[in-house]
Amino acid sequence: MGNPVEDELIAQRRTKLSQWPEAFPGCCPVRFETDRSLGGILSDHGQESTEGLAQKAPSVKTAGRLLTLRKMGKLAFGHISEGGARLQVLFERQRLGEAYGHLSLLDLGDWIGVEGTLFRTKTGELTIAVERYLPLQKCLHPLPEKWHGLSDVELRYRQRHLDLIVNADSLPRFLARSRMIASLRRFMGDESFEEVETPMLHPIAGGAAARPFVTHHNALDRQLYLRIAPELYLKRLVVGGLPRVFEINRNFRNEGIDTTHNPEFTMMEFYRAYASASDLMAFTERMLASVAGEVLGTTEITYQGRPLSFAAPFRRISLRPAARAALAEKGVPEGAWLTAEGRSEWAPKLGMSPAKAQTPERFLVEAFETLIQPAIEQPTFVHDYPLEVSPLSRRMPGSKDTVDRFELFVAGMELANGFSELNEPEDQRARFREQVREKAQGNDEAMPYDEDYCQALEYGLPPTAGEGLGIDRLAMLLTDTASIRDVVFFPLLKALPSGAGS
RNA sequence: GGGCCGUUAACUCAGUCGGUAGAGUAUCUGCCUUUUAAGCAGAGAGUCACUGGUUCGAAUCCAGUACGGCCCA
Repeated sequence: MGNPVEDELIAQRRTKLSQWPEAFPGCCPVRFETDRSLGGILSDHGQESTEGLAQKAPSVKTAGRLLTLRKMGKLAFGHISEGGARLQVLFERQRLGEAYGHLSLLDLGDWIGVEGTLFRTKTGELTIAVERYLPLQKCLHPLPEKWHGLSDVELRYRQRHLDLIVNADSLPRFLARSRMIASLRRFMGDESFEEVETPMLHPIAGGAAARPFVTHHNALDRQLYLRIAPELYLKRLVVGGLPRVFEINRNFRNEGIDTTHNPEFTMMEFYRAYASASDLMAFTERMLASVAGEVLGTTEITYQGRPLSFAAPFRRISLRPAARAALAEKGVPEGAWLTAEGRSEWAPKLGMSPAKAQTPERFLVEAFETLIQPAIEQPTFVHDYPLEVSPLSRRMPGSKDTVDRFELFVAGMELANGFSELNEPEDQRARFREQVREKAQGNDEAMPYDEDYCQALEYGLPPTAGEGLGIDRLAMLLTDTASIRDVVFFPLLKALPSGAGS
């Protein structure tokens, strides 16, 4: 605000608005009854022939935002738009009389209701020949350019409404995300999973390795955390007798922001009693094929120019052998990572973070994440995780140091993480103690000790497998979107300098 | 945290070798009954992101800051 030019444009629009009550009795009504949406008109009559329409002359009453207007003397064509649908409207002086002249009181962006009959123009475009129209609300700001749209990414994120109004690919992408989530819910419902909601304000931020946001409850005078995962609460529900539960909601991690990370992100987490991690791998294959099929009509998709297939089965690789092979390929002698000297020698050479590679097992995990993960294109399950990096996972039968856990990677991104749940309370206590020890040694992602959770486990968690699926990333994949900021309506951005912007 | 790039009219963008600013869209005025990036004629519209420096003179060169993007850690 405060810009002279924009103020002038806004002032013009305000002046026109002030003339509305006289020109349009009943304008800006509290309600406007349409008989169909623009999308409904297009699906009802979009295929109908010129002759068919001329015979029936269907009358419609609908509404939308006026996006273009081409005036030609005694006749004007425009387009109105709503919910991603767009329909041409024709205003004729002969038909509208005085109201035709009042078109000059409309601006691009105004909401209008229109009544008229459908026909096809000479060029075959479905069009409403308007008999009556009524302004519903003024748009006080000039809209971005009709041809290029709004290409300033910062403005698109800060003023998403503008992006949705003028960029033709924006709304369909979010609608696809919405259909994707609806499809997931349907799938889970069909599989007899119960949807639940667990707390987002946690006294202890557990269930994942991440740094939390800290907040404070005034009346209780108590420090709380925004949850980093719903995991420990969902498993309490399984203890309580809900054998199949899921939750689709937000998690918050106080970490960096990039094209695959937003500080708040949506995850679907689900738990299935009597099942193991390998059951969930098969389940995930079915789920993703089903969702891709419902949203896109196919399991074969293109992501950023590369083909991806969500057809089962997905590739499966074992973490440690894969990491060893990748290390051997880089010329790292077998076992060099078993000593601290070897690790600190090789980690930097391989572009790995030395801080994250401080034990032999962590070295292998870090090697996997650095050397292999970025190159994984097709959906791939990586399994056999070290116990050391999996404090909530159950051991593989007969193994001391390997847990029954997998992660799913697609296009270099971690899409899901699942495992057979550790259900031995004493073992869980020991694992938490180890986490506390790590935290004391400076690992700020190590988990806090959660005794309430351990006590819940003492009532008996049946054998259970659980999984978290990244919803934003799945939306990226299914909508061929490179940045998480384009599948989240309002991604977190830095604050503008005070006084700038509106 | 590091590197590179961007920021000029409401929007999309030009701006040469340093000489105080240009186009299209949108807006305003006029003409126009099947257009669709309608067309034709005319008009108005600028804190060149911000701060400082170099210079007779800076949108332009230099430094810093802010915000954004991409890549790396």
